[in-house]
Amino acid sequence: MNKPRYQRRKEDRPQEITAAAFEAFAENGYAKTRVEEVARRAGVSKGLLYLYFKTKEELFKAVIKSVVIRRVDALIDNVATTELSSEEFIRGPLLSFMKQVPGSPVAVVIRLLISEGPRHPDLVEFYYENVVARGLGAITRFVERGIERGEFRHSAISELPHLFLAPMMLSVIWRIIFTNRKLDTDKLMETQIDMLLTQLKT
Amino acid sequence: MNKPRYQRRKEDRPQEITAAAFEAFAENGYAKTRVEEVARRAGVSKGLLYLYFKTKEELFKAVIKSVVIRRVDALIDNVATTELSSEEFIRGPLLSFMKQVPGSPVAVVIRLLISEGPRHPDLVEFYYENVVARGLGAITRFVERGIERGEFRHSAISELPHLFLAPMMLSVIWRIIFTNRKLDTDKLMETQIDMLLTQLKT
Amino acid sequence: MNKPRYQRRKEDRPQEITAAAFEAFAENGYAKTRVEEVARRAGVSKGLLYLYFKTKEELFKAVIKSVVIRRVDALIDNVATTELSSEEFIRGPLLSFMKQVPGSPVAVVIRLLISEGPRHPDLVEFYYENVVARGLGAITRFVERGIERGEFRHSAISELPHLFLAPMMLSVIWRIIFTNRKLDTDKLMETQIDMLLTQLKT
Amino acid sequence: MNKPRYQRRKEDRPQEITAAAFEAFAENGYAKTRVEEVARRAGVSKGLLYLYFKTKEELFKAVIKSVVIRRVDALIDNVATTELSSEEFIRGPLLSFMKQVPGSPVAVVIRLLISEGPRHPDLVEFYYENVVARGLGAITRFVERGIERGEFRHSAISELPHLFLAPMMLSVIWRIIFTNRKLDTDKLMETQIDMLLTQLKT
DNA sequence: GATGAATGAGGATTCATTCAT
DNA sequence: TATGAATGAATCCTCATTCAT
Repeated sequence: MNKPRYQRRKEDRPQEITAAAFEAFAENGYAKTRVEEVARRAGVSKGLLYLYFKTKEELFKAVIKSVVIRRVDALIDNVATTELSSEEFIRGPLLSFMKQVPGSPVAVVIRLLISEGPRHPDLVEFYYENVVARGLGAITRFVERGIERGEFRHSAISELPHLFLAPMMLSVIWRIIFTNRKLDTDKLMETQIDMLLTQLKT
Repeated sequence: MNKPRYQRRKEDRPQEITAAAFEAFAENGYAKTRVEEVARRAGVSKGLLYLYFKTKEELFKAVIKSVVIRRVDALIDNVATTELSSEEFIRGPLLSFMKQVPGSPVAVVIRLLISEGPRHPDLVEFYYENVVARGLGAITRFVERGIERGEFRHSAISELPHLFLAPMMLSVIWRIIFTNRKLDTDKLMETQIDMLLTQLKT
Repeated sequence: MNKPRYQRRKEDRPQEITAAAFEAFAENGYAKTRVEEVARRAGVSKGLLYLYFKTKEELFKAVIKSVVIRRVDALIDNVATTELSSEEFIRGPLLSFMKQVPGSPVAVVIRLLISEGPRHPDLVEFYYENVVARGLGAITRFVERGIERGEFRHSAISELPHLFLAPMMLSVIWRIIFTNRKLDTDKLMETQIDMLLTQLKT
Repeated sequence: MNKPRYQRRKEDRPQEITAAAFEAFAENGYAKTRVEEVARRAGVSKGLLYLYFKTKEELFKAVIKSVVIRRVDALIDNVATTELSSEEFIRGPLLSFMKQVPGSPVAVVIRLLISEGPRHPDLVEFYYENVVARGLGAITRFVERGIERGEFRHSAISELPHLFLAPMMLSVIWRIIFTNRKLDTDKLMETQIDMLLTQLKT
């Protein structure tokens, strides 16, 4: 009578588990999350979880990687293929992307990397290569393209793409720590972009 | 010849223990630090540590507060009494202060708050009131003073003191996570300050 | 050849553990019994014990309740259904029951309640409701039935069923404290019963 | 201005400490009482306490002995020298003594002996010799004297002086365990005495 | 493949006892 | 003497990981 719960396919399992683990880690952090809790959220047994992930740490790494991989490619592709002018791209897709970061899984990953990164150099390396380097590279290339096209002039900024991301970073941290203190993170990022573009164009 | 098994130094113990705990937490984070390890570093027994701090959590809070309390007052006092012009102050003492933050205990505190803050609202509140609110307030007042004096014009920036701190924040996080990736954090902050002052003065 | 490292016996474990705990508590009392010792006696690991009982105190309560529940019902049922005269019942089943109490688990429970009861009001309440109140009630009803049937006359005794139990109680305490001092506890109880029946019948 | 606290004399110290320990043990039992708590109640330092009592156990034994020694002699002396008839003595001084036991330090001692006795055979022996044997002996001698004087007849009771004490014992236990359940312990003891005397005189 | 019962090393905390002052 | 800071063995409890079923 009670129809059997939808029979998940084997190949979905790892993703379901990392998704459950992501939620749990997001709520409680790595140390305070019990493997049993992850299994429960994923609707599988502890034993099965260990069939896919040898240790809690391996699960942790898989979580970070899965979030990272899913998120970054879209933006990067965008950069390469867009037909927008540099300013249009920066004010449009880039700004939009940054605005949603503080409320996205990326913010959680940042929190986890800050807590656990020092003990996982390989994970940090992975994150750097796949997210940070590519993100900074994309911004750099965009600025350079703007210069080549005569949209922007040379300036110290073109070698400090980090400045585009700094308010986003502050917003992420703010949201993590001060969950109940208001901060207009959108305004913050918009103002920074305005300022950077003013500098680049003057 | 026969050195005593221990010394009675009631006055100094709490500081010695929080100092040792700070080091240990800085290296390994809260969860991975064993109370015994803290005691060892402080050169005392586990039992003595529990004489001064009822639990590991209370020790943690004491560590955070002791770092915070010792650090902030200097800058804040400076703000109130300086005779420098707004620009001079910002380019001088404020910038200097910010430059040393990523390598200072404050960076460690930030890391710990990101990891453990969500489970310690009172600590977050304490940090907000004593550091963040005062720091942002000081910057705001400085900008306003500059406006009153005719040094600066009105701009969106005067309501977003966070923009002064954003590169510092990014630098802190960068150092925590990417210990072995170079980043010229001084340049980053200088450039941001340049940009902000340009905007404020134009 | 290679015997399994352990057996899965979910059904039996709780009983085995409470039985082992009963033995350990009987020998050493609550405070002096280590959880590890209970686990050892039960042939399980500490961890498993904590799977079934959240804390040592909960285990303690379970032990008390398990002993109590198993023991009392038999006598009480007997009271309700017996066809013996009041005197026959008192001299027969009731006396037999009382005689075996000092050497039974009930004596251990009494010892544990005396030691730990003051810190476990709920346990005391449970014991009162399930053992003491029912036991006293049964005796009272028996005496009243004797009066109704004309076997007994009215007397102060009919409102003090405790007098039937007093020598049993003294015997229990005697055995707990003076393990190596002889006392003819059977004779003690028989004599008391004789005396009470003489009074009731005269 | 604040006059120095009355300067206790050295010779009073041990008694003050055992008195404080008695209170603490009475409230919390042996295991749950901290030595520091005893010292605090006695108004001395832990160090000083250890000057008088080598260990917590030795303190415990001293407490038991001090209570016992102070209490028993009065009654025993009374027995030897009284000019009352046997019945008068039993209904008078003996009954009065028994009535106050459940609310007296002796009840506490009984509780402590039940909890800790099994691990302190010497203490049990001391208690048996000084209290139980003498108490039972006194009752026995009184009954025998009654028989010699023709007040009482021979009966099984004369060899079971415990029957005089059984309701007192039950009352003690009742008060320890069921602190908030009423029981007319006086009536209980009076009725038992009535019953015993009736048997002895008939 | 799945499950979750079972393990046991690890870590926080307590408290009787010692001993420098 | 007198103090109470300091010690460290003892013990409860947790949780990642294993493995019988």
